[in-house]
Amino acid sequence: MNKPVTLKDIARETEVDVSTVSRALDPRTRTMLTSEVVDRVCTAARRMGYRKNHIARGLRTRRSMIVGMLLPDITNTVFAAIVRGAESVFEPHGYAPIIVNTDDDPRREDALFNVLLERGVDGILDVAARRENSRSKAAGYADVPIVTANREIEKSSIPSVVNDDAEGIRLMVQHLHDCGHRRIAHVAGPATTSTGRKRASAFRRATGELGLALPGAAVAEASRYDESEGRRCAELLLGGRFAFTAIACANDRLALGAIDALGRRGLTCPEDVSVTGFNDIPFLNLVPPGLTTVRVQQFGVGRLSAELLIKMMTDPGATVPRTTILPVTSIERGSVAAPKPI
Amino acid sequence: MNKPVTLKDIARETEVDVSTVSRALDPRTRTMLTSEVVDRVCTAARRMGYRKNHIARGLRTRRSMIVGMLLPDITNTVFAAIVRGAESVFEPHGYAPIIVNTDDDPRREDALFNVLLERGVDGILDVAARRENSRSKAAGYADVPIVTANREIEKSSIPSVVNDDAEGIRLMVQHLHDCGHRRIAHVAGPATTSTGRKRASAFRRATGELGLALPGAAVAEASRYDESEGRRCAELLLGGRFAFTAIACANDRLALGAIDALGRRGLTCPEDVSVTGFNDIPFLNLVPPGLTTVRVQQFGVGRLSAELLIKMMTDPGATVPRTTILPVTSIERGSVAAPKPI
DNA sequence: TTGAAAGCGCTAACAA
DNA sequence: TTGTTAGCGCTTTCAA
Repeated sequence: MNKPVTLKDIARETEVDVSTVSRALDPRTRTMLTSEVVDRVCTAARRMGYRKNHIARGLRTRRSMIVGMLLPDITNTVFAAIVRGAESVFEPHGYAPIIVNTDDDPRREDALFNVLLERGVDGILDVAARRENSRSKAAGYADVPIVTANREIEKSSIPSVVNDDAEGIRLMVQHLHDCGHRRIAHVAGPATTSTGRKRASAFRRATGELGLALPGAAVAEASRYDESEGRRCAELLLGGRFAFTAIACANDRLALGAIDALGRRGLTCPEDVSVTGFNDIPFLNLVPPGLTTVRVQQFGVGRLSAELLIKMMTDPGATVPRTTILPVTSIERGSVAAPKPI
Repeated sequence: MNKPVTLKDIARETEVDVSTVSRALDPRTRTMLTSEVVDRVCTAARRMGYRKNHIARGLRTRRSMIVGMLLPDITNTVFAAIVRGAESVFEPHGYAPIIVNTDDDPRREDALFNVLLERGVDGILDVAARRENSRSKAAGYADVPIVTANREIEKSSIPSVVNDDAEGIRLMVQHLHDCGHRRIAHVAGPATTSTGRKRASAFRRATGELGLALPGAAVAEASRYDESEGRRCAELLLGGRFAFTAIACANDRLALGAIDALGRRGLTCPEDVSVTGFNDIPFLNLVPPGLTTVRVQQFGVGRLSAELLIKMMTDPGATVPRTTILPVTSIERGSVAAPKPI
């Protein structure tokens, strides 16, 4: 391990003061120096293999140029896309992201949030927000700017960038209605997340506006956004008192699970039951019968939330929108058909 | 923004020296203090909401406790799984990962590698290695420990943790042979990656050992591991002089693309042509006809490579294995059948 | 067992 | 335009 070259080394070599070296190397302060000196210093720096030390700079400037990203699970492509979107703006601004996975476990979330603060992150992009804010996050908001992406925290002033959950569900319900469905069930997402609750209430509103019946047995709530929960909820609905011809699911993975459960009962989608999803995850188009779903702009959510966060980090007084809602579109594939004639 | 509590604040409060506070707060040096003092300091620290400052500590100890992870693309679940595996060992050891995406672009890789070094990372987990090492990485290896995961760098002493690429391909070729195939084509991965080259040469060896014909027209090389390249290569093979009954692909996405290209030609898999993949990515089981593939331990690759890196970071003199190869298994689904009788 | 003092590499206010 | 000086918050000798 060669020990790194420091400003002091360059100063000794070029026979100027370290502060002059520091100025020469910073494009913003470089202008106040003779171009001759700037030249000499930069040349020496390059020749000696100088690399700026972010740690030392951070201690002095009180800015680490590191942002924390709280994710439920990077393995989930929905969140990975948000990461790329955020990265596309962080990187050119010189910010590097530290990514941590909460697995939607409040305890992990709390612990990891503190880890990020100890790391001295300049801001936090929270993609793992739960509706109820964690105590430390509420407290930490005084210490560091936070923006939530994809989901939002209720009863807090933390800005969020989300997809139009309500409109997405409305599109699906409307589409099912257009195809002739009148008895539509809902597999809801976890009520601990804003997406789960928003989509469930949008479902109630949309069906209500269309004058459809909506008994309690028409909704089953998943505790996680995954296939096994989709399966469990679909079975619950199938065993219940509500005779439905379609299921609008709160996301694609729940829908995939639901279709599987249908199959195990000898029912096929869309012939016996129509199913819709949410998100339009990759490869979905290849899985029969082709899930009709809502396409969201995950990359855009990442990009916009990162831009917002940067604004908050660089200008503490800036006013930023409390909520930014991105438009969604409907993707029609093969999982929706007219209901079976009785 | 409340300004953070420092050791100095606690020292003033508890009327001891900052060095004593530092000792009291560190479990390793705590023992040399009176338990009364330790108590007093810890209580005060908790009460005042003290949070250790990693940046300041890092400057002093010359360890950032940050590791860099170079990935081709976090959006790809194969790599996301490696991240989770690595995280599962980094986190308990107190390391936080900075993740950057190279998109397999050598220029980005080089630039991002330097970004990581400037950040003062204690080590680098390189999941985006190309066969030919980049100049700066070769140089940087003197400054910081590096381990490659999933892929390896040729002609370098950088340790790697990889899957058994050769055995995986052998399993697929053997399986195709067992089903009666004698004319097998190969869609190879990019020769810039060790996986692409390893799998291609394993294909040549395996077919050779079985005494199968292998003209040049039996192999098409993809420039990226994605569906469109799989499609392009399959079309190339279909238009070539080699009449094959099966295609062994270097990974699942190439295979998916190949199956699609087959379909566009009016050929079906497996009736007309059998196809195999590599990796066993999520949701693959849901895509008809069910890709027969090689299951690899991506989480394990992440875990083991992280363990290796930690060993190198904490004990510079430690001898670590140059190459660690993880076993693979064969997953048989519906994409392989007996060849059509002529 | 504790304190005093130095310094990690850098930036920035102040002086010249 | 450049140098001087003083830290940022922490760890770690060395001394007591």
